[in-house]
Amino acid sequence: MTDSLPISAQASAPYLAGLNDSQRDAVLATEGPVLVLAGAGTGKTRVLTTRLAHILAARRATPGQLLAVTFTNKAAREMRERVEAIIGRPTGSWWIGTFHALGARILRRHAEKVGLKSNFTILDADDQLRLVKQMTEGAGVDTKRFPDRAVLALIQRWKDRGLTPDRVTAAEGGDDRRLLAAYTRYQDRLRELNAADFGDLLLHCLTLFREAPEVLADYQRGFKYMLVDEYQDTNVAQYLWLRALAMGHNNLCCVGDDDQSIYSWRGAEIANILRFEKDFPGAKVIRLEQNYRSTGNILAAASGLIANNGGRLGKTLWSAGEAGDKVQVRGTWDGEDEARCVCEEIEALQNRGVSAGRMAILVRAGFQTREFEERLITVGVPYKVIGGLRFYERQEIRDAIAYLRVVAQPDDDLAFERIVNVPKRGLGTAALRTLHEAARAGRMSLTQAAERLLRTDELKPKPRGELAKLLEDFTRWRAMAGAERPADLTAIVLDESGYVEMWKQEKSPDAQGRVENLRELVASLADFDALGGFLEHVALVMENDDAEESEKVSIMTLHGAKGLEFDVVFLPGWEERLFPHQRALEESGAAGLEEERRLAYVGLTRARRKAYVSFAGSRRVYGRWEPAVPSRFIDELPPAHVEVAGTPGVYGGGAVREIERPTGLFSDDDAFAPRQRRRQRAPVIDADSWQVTPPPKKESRFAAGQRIFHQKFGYGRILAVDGDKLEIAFDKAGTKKVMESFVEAA
DNA sequence: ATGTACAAGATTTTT
DNA sequence: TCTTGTACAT
Repeated sequence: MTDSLPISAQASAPYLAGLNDSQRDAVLATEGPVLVLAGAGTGKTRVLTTRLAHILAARRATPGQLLAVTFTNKAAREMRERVEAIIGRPTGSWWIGTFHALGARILRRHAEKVGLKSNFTILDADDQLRLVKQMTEGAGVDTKRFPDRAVLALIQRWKDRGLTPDRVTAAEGGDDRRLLAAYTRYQDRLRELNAADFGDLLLHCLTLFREAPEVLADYQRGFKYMLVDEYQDTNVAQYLWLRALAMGHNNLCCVGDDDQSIYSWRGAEIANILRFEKDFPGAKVIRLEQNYRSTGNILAAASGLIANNGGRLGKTLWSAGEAGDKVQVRGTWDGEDEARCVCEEIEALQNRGVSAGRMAILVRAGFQTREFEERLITVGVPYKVIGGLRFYERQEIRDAIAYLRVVAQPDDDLAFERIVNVPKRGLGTAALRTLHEAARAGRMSLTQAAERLLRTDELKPKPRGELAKLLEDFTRWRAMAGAERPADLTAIVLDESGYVEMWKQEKSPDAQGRVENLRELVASLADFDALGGFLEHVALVMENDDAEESEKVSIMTLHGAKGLEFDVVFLPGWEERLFPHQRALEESGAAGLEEERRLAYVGLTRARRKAYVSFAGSRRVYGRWEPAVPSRFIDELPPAHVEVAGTPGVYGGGAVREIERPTGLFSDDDAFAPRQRRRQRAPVIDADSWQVTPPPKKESRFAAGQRIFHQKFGYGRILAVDGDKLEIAFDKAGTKKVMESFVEAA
């Protein structure tokens, strides 16, 4: 196979089998810029991986000449695996990865050109916030009007737009001198700490490309082909980064769907995809419009909804499959009632053989998961919340990592500060202040300042002794770092520092879990030979440990659901103010509404066979009962593809738009709470096409009176046993009915 | 240095 | 409602 291989011969390659014409075009259009406008469920990722494999199989480029960019590590991993499967050999260290991971890689090679050392630390969100706090204090920022979080958000926004402090214009918010000063100081401080935040991984690259043209030219020559997934989610910095790199060979292939751009709030620029053809003259635009995922009614409902948005590139999705069931819309009394309805439907589907792993509940905001969790626990349906606190974001894990960071880099002040008094060593605010003052006066790190302070009597005897001991510990651990493997070293550090002991002594219900998490951390370190490599992994790769059993109902936010698909999708909470979210409307007006609508579109198009939309008549918002109004998005669903659940007549047999909005008050019980009739409605499902897995029956291993422990509710005593359901009086959470599988003996 | 009491604020989130 | 943070007392 050579470059001169005729297209027809290439097209007969086995990995192209099963692609439709436009997919094949997208794979084979190998020279010049390509934009693949791919709708939901059209197999865009498949196209991208096949294209990557094709370029390699046809020997148009060697592995090192390819750059494939994704947004998440998960996507990168999947792409890597699929390409390996196609070409039948491992990809090794090819350049397949996230923007940030690839940016970090380039930056490490040339760190000194932007004022960093190549072993710079990558900060997490918590470190960033603490740093901003220090900066705003000095700069005299009005913290009432601009809380630290807001300042950090602003700094991140500047970074997302590729703006270093000297490039922030008045129009970008740089007219506030104090905020700009805070940003400048923040960046200076990062350099002092030899640290970079996530934004810097790209921002410093841009500076590097600008100030060292020879470096840029090198990479431009190197990357013969570049591929980008989810292009609609790129921010300005990422766009500039890509454009700079692609300038050499001009073989940039971007895949994206303007209708699925849902990240503008974190800097994504939908304009990037809209003006691709202007940016890359002569670009070939290929549309993928055949949807392979959803049944006809779901696709039509989603398409009808998104048609309400202006400024689209416009695609007409179609499906060759069956029409399937209509999208079900249901009004419920309140949030609890809604959760009950959804869970009943889940149970009904399970009884018809739909396994839990094929169903998902997609919510607008994180707090909505609670009601569903509680209900699912009560009825005993296994579930998993995806995207809550990730493993490496948990407090105990971050503390442990802070210890490791100080071992690896004595001058990592942020990490040192985090653990200096954890567990409590009597080194509180006063001692820390003294340390800070000494560090500032001597222009040195906290560790260095601490060493110097120990030789004076500025600290009282007790804190002085503790500090001396801590420093000795670190010196000893550092000496071990060469000989011990990272996993063993970590176990030693966690033990000798008293950190594990601290959690063992703690009485709260989750303390036990935290100790286990620490153990898990040590286990996960087994794969690493060097501490530095692990710390980079933690900062950048943060794998979501969702490898656990898949036979669970997934609960996640709509944002978290992008790129996934399920047979059955529940979309609760379609109410004005919640969805579209009031904040989105207040902050971004019409544009915000359109993004919310895209979010609704993403939600609906996750469903292969069944989609259930629901809303509640009233909902508790921060403890207050607030009347809720059905979302305007419900009105926008085309009636022909929607089926209204509940009492016929109330909704006029499917005319959802007859619901008056906004009303505000719901005096008529019946209108929103078809409670009594709910059970009579059997879901209409083509049973043949579902895999049948009969629900297992269980016998209880518990007896009344027994003490137990529950992951979520803590300790309690069993009052009654009913099959596999237990009634338990919890010490803290009150009396609840839970499934025994969630409970262990205390 | 640590504990208590009360006010304020409470999306979406990857890296 | 519930969590988090800050002011003040111990």
